[in-house]
Amino acid sequence: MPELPEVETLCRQLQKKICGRMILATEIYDKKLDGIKNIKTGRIISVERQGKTIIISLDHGDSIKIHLRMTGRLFWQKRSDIPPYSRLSFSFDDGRVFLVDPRRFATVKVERTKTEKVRNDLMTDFDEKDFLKKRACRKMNIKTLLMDPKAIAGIGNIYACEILHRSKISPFRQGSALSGKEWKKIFAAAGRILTKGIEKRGTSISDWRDLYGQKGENQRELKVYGREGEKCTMCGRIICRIKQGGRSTFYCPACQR
DNA sequence: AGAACCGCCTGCTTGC
DNA sequence: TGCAAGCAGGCGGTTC
Repeated sequence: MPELPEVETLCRQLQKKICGRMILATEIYDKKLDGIKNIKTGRIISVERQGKTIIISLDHGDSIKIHLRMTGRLFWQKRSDIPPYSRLSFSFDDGRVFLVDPRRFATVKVERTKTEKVRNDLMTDFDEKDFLKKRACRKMNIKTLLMDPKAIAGIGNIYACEILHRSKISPFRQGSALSGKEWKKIFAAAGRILTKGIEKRGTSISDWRDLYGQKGENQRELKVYGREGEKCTMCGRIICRIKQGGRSTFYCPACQR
């Protein structure tokens, strides 16, 4: 599933491919997305990422906000045929960008471009003081807290598990019970893991592919996610899988305290 | 206010 | 082999 590094990978590819160019037409193949059929054609002036949302800003002042959720993908294609599970396409003079999404969770919104800052994206703009004051004090377990998109944008299940393993912090700990030192460890681990994820062009553990259908390489870097029953690379104990808030958490019960 | 739970979706895996 | 049930989960919304 696309998380911050995957969306960043797509964003960089989109910047190269479509920034500065005209969207000639928009086609909608899924009734669920009919709400945006009044989208105006225009020239793309920027492609940015905010958390897991891709923001495509047009010269007439509207922005297209795409969230891929679970199985959404963006796919560049020169040919005119429509790939399976296509929900939407943007046409350019030499090809099209398709939103492909088997599960239909992806969302697309059109809004007037805003410049306000949210400041909850770890890799671009993060207000650490504000986070520690308003979010870190919650009683929610740290794993679920890391995945709260209002607290921190862009971290999903895979990277939350990896960050906690690298920080050696148990996923059961409450946010409010962590020391300042432990939070520092989490921020440092998050920075390294997300940077590595971007360098490796995302984690292709299930069906993630980039704009050109290429797999990422970061699945080889994963230490706990998807490794239930395998030995921990740090201590050799067996990695466990449990459920938190309805989602799988993978962790090492020996390393993570 | 915050924590917990629900609904949206459908391809894939598992069990009989 | 074939079919039904169960599972996967980001996140906005609802409920308590």
